[in-house]
Amino acid sequence: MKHTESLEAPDAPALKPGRGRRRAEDVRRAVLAATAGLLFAEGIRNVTFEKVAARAGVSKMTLYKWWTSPGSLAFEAYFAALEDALTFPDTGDLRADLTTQLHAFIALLERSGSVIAEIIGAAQSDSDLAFDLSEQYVRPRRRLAVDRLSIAQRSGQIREDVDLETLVDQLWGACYHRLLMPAEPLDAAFTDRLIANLFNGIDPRPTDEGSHI
Amino acid sequence: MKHTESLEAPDAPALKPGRGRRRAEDVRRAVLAATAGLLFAEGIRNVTFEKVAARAGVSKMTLYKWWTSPGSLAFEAYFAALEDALTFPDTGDLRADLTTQLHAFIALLERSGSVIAEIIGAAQSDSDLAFDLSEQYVRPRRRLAVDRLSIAQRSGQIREDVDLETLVDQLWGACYHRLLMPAEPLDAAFTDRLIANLFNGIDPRPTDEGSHI
Amino acid sequence: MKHTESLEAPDAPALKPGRGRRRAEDVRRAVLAATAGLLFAEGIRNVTFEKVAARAGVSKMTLYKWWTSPGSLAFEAYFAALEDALTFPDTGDLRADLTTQLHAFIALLERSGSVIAEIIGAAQSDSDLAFDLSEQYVRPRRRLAVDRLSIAQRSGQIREDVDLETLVDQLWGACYHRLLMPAEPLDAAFTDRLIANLFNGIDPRPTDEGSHI
Amino acid sequence: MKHTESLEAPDAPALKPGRGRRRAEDVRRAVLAATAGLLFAEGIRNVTFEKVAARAGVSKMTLYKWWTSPGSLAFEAYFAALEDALTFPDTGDLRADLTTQLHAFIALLERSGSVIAEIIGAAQSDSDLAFDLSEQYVRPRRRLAVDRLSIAQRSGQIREDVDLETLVDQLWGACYHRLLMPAEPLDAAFTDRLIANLFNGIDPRPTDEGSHI
DNA sequence: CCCTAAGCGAGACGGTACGTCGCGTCTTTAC
DNA sequence: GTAAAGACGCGACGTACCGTCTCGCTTAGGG
Repeated sequence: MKHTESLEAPDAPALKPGRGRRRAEDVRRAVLAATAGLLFAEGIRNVTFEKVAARAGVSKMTLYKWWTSPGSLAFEAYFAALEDALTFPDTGDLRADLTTQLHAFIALLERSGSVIAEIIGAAQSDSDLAFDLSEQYVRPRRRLAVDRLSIAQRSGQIREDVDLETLVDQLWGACYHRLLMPAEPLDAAFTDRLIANLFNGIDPRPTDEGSHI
Repeated sequence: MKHTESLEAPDAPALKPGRGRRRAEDVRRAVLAATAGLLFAEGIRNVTFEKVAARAGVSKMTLYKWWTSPGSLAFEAYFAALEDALTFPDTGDLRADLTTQLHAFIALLERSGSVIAEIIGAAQSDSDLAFDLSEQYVRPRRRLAVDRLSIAQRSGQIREDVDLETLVDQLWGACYHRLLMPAEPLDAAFTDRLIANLFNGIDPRPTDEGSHI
Repeated sequence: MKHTESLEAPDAPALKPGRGRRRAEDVRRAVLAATAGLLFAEGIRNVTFEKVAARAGVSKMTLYKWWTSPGSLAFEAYFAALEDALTFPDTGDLRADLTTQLHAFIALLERSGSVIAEIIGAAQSDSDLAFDLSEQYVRPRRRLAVDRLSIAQRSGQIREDVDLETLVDQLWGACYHRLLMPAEPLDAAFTDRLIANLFNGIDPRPTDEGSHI
Repeated sequence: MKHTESLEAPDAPALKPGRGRRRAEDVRRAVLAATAGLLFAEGIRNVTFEKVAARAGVSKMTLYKWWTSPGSLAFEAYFAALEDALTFPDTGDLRADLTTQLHAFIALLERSGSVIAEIIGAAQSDSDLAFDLSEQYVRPRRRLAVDRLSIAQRSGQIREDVDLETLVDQLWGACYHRLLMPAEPLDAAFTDRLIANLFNGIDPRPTDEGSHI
């Protein structure tokens, strides 16, 4: 999608109230539907402006006008289709909430992990997609997680000197690692071990207050 | 590369001693050199059989004969060019050795991180490349790490109940996360925090022996 | 142009006395100017409603309203720009007058022959343009010529049994032949030979009164 | 067609006996057949690389490789389809032979005049086609005619001072004029009048030996 | 020492996708 | 009210790459 439009408010016009004809919303929906169909059935390699145009009964020009690359289109279609609102629970017990959230995350990846993986993969050589992915997926989600962790830190459930951003990489990042570079199983038990390692530490003779830093 | 050939022994002929002309080793070298040139200069999207053939003065047929996809070719060329033997130090002090190794890893990523990222990205929708990547990159490196961690665990530097594979995802996996889904800086200080979090734990009131598991 | 408007009176409004009348004439001039610019600079292939609209600051709808095809528009713009009134002299001496007229014609073709050629060429597969061309160019000019020849025939300067329309094709038509299917030079000397051939005949032993017919 | 290949000898390879695969002759035939089909059924405007490729089951790249423009392709297909060898009779009687030839020419134009007209029209803004048309149609045919006229001139059937090239424009050129800029009928009687005007002259009081020149 | 078979260059070819341009229609808003 | 601005389907343009397929040159064995 063009960067002027946000994923969170896809109905927000963000168009100058100039004279010409307005963007047809049904066209947008048809495109996203066709794209999602291709994406889930045949993979992101087959999400091609040519095929989407043919399936949606839409002109290629229209696609080029509103989306910068097939990857960007696939990305937007993915979220329009799933609307995977990963809410973050807050029961007061951080460890329990993390467990809940990571289990839900694993469940999501089981359903559509390969599609997410393909989108992240495509972003590695599609800077437009990389931008969208960062702004509308990576950063918002990190923010949600850091916010929850921040509350826990303030209430004394996480040590003061722990960098919360780093923690995100050691929980969700570890999951993405197993998704993108598969070798070991990616399941709920794995996330439990991630949490345990961090809460308990791995050192049998814990030092006082991280003297190594 | 075709799976019948191993990366480790690229000079092994493995050809039936039939009559005809032998495989020209200089052809292979020219191809890998041309590929590496394209890969580092223009990204994996421009590593194309057509361009490689033109640059290396080689027929497309030859490429199809020896490599299954442009991605596989790029992958092989990357390692032929870098030969990035990430040795694992063993001074007896695990935490020091991990720090050393991760700092070296970060330094490597600073040089060629974008190329690695592109290769991993391409593997998400190229199963041939995914296979090669798994067999010749992901698994061997995990094995090296787990071996070193195993020694440490046996010598009492890691608690008995810690799963070492999980640890790999929380150290190197966290780095790959920042590489592939960039949002926060990926530097040596980050790896120090990764280590600290795991060695010290994040809980200000550590429980006894991971009662949550 | 739409057939309701005449070439001969391009300044005649012929517009309904509605409100926007004066403005419409501005638009027409801007369009014709932009079209002529494109036509002479880039050839008739680049006279496109899209480009004319952009250059003239005019909506495409306006163009479609007043002209049936880019070819028709180019045709009208050509004459609006040149106003090449080919007057026919009548000094009483037919042969001298024909020489004068054909020399002037050649001079005109030297200036804008390629544009005329392109317009005639386009008319071969644009029936709207073909209609306009016939009604507003071919037939009027033939009529002018035949009228002058008719006077000469009545005054005994052309044999009674000569078909004047045929003569037009052997004078001006021969010139168009060299314009449209170039092989030999198209110059004043050529037109002199055209005239001489017809006035003198080519037969060294002229028959009596065209017995072959 | 590319200028390296001649129309007269379409089977002449004219290809360097280099190493690669040879040009498939059946592909060429399929293309020309499909093109001719389109050309005669729908006009030259519908001879499009896209449609020809689809009809002939041929890749667009192949068309671009061997033909410079749709117009050039149409031109070659026209002659491959018609092979309209306009032979020039020589019975010794020039006037009779010209009549025979021009009647045959008119008959040809009745069949495929509109296609020829479209090709000549397209050549006005397609310099590649213009080149082919000149080299393989206009000039060879002028040469045939001039050759026949030359024989007649040497045998005393045409006055010494008559320029034969000019004569061509006044006979066949006049016919093309009526074809391309239609206003009066183009039939056998017209060609008879063309001949009569030139043989008899139009002047009721013929001057001695073209004194005007 | 030649003969034979494989390796390999060159490159034609059918596809599919790319990104752009023009046509003709339709809609919305501003002057 | 008219016409600008412009979205849109359609179809053609010309290019790039993919994967397959001949050719014919080159080069090593084996006879």
